[in-house]
Amino acid sequence: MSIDLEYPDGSVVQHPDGVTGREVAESIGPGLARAAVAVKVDGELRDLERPIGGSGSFAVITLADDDGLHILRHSSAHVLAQAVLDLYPGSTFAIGPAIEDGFYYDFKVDEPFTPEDLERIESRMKEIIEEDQPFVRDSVSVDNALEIFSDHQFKREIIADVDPSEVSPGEDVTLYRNDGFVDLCRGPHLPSTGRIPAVKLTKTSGAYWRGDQARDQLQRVYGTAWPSQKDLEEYLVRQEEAEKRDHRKLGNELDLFSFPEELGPGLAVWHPKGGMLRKVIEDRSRQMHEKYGFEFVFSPHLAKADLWETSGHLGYYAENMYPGMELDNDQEYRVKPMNCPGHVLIYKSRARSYRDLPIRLSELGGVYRYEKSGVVHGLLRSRGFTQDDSHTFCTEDQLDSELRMHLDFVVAWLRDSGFEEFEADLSTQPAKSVGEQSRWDFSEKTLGAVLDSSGIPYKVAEGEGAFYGPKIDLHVRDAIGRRWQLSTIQLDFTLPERFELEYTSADNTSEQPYMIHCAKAGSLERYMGVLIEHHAGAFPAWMAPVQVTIVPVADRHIGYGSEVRALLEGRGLRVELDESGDTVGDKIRKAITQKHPAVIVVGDNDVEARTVGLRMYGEDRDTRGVPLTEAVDRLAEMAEAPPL
RNA sequence: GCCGGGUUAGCUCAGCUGGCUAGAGCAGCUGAUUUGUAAUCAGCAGGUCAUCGGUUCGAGUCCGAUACCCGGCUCCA
Repeated sequence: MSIDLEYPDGSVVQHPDGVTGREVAESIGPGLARAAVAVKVDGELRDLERPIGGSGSFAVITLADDDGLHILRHSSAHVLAQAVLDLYPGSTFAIGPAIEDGFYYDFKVDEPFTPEDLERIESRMKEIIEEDQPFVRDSVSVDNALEIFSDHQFKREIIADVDPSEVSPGEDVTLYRNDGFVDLCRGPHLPSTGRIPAVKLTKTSGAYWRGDQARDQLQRVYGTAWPSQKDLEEYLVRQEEAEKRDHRKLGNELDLFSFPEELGPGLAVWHPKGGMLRKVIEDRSRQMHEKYGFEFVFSPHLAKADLWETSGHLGYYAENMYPGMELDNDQEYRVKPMNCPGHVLIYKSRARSYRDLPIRLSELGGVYRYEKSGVVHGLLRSRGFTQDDSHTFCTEDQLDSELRMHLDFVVAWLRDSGFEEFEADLSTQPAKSVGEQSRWDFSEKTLGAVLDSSGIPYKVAEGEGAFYGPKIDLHVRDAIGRRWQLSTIQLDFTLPERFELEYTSADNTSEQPYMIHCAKAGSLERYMGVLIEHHAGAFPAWMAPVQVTIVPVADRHIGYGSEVRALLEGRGLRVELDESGDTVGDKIRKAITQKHPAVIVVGDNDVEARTVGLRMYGEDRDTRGVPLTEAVDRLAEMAEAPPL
């Protein structure tokens, strides 16, 4: 008896039945066998020591593979649990998966972990790794497993929840043992604990059992694990990089905005530099909306509670709305969390004909949402923000072209801001939904077709749509690879129904329009937060609040500096002239620290020859003696926004 | 909302186990310096140690509450 294994290079090699992954790896080469942590047979990962079940595709997994990293981190989580159970008698453990860049494990302990605990646990983990304990796979019956984990309530709950139809007979529950430690686990694992090259615990936090607020609050320990100490260090450097980009830190350093305690959590004030950035973004938004055929409307920040009753917000969204205020004749008013009802009322302000459609209404609308106290996070999650919102009303026939236009628009918008990588989610009808089925079907089909022809990679998120309609969400990757959800294009079947929107068709019948919500940036404030992090505060010149700083070498050059400034301002540039008594080096340093795109230095030679010294952000050398007219042209070109 | 950590000058941070008038750098102000590409020198000023309450002979330091911030969880129709 023998089996045929197809290697990644396409060759097919015969092996005896019952051969293990390790034996196959050894047959290929001793180096590979040493690096191997698991094997993948027909897409299924298996421990190295397990016999390979049968013929099929075969690959050796090492720590260089994503699968290998996942196994490394999963095994690290086991060692973490082992260390905690060792050090804290009476503690019990819940779940501990591998996550991006690391792993975590949830525990129930008497006292929450302190930073010192973390050090203790990490030391114990290193001892376990030092001892190089083999991970041994085992499988037992459900009853047997319940017995083994008699002291561990969460494990028992997991076992009890296992769907018997999903496990093959005789392998009811798989376990992994190393030394005295045993955990419930599907595997696979590293051959032994000694195969963890670099591990570090990073933080602790609270977490609910099964993510349910009503259940036990557990202590979560996060860690990270890498194929080498060097990889770990690089990861830590990357973390530091990300910290340096933190928009809250840069917002303060570049004097863009602040969150004064007096205002209340999640409420920002924009300082002049941030205000200029906002103005640039808002102007751009309005130009783009105009280009794509949107009209501008305005709606108030307050409206009668009845309106929110009709729209359904008080039914579905009240938790996130500020409490009502009683005004004239006990009339209750609410602060708006969304712009849609206002725009709907504009649609309803007169009878509409099919000839009027599509109607595209847009507004940079300020909204207020009551975010729970623990979730506010700088500009990325605040309680007051501005949506670059639009609502489009159209006929069924127009839906395809409207959706195409909306998608083109958001992609152009994101590209102009400096994002290059996009991914989309197409979220479809959830289990509980409202609206006619035919509308759901038609809209989902249309959204899919629009995405297909856009060339944007996307995945279908089955059942992830809102109850009122399917949607496309657009994600971007930032400069350091993080994924942000920004734009959204959503169909809404409930508002036209609730507000009884209609138009008269060519056949003189009354029809309900399709309604498309679309936010390009989402929240402008959040968008600016993301931009700050993406560009690390060094904005593209067209966005930068200050585009050029002029540094006179000595006071006698201020006159010429003013002349240069006037020329640049005449070309629409935002310019600062540094008239302080600081040294040239200091003035340049200040401009660079503030990440201004260009610095101009003017001294005696320049006044004489009508030239300037030019230094661009990010370049550590300067060009002297650039003719003034040429410099002005170059800077004006630099500061040009992308073509509309 | 929940768990944990934090809050000392405008900013970044020292301040040991409770013990004289709470320190530094940067920023600010004043003066000198007039400088050619990432920090000129000197002086001055600046803090109810988040707030309120408690323990103590004595609290920045210990305890409690509140506010706000941070990391997660939950939430984000």
